[in-house]
Amino acid sequence: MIDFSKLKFNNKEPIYQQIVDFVKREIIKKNAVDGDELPSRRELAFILDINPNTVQKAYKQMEDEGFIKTGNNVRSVIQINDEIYAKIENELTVSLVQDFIQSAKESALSYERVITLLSRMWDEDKV
Amino acid sequence: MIDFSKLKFNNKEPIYQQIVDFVKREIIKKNAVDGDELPSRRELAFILDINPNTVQKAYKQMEDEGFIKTGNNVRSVIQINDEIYAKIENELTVSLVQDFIQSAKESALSYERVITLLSRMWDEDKV
DNA sequence: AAAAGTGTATTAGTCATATAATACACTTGG
DNA sequence: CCAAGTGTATTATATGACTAATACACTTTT
Repeated sequence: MIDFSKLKFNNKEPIYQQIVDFVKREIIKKNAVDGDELPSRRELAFILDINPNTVQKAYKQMEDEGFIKTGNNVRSVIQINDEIYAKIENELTVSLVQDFIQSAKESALSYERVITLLSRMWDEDKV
Repeated sequence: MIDFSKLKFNNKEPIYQQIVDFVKREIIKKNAVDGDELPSRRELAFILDINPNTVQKAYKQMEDEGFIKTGNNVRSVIQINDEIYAKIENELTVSLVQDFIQSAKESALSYERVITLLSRMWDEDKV
């Protein structure tokens, strides 16, 4: 069971999007596996202190992206195969790095500079 | 003189914000230096095919952030000192790396994995 | 059967963004 | 001088994203 109490919202992205991303990361971390049950819409809304429709929007998107399945009057369930898993992992790693590289290049950052900054900043706890 | 024709909008961020970011990157790349003149509000609006008020909003923010100066009935001018320059550079480099590190950690990416991905993907032209 | 808990749908309201249309005060160039 | 070009300000409108409030149909449980 995913522990949604660990989910803290920022105000940069839509709430429903942060929920989707959180579940994806839990999947990648193996904190959520195939068959795991998600809280009901109303239940999660209560836990996160948000509107049930916001949760519904998140669940709907996860359903559309294909990694949860919702039966009739049954709580949604994580449903992933190798393909979906690979797609999510790619999104959270390769695409993340790709976007970063693009941004860095737009700011004319050199590869060496990036590596230097990364090695220096990775273990700083202020991040 | 900054070549605004190179500025292509995406639809993820507000237009006025993309203008501000574009100017900042031009400053970091030394394509824009202290004293350089910006187009007038109406002129840039025509160049970018957007509303003059949107340009005004961008210019107003750059003025507030302190790296352009607008006299009376005179076109705005880039005005940067070492402090401002460092602030912008920090924003476009250190903060960029910081955000990336945070995202990577949230996805449980290891430092080694990140370095590997970076070295492999940096020179790929599809980015 | 009734109550409670599901997912779902509809409608409304709020907010940021973008655009539009003007208006004003000021400087500059002819 | 005066027309044209500056920056600036105000008001209005439209749109999309997001959230909220409510209602509905269905199943399960008591």
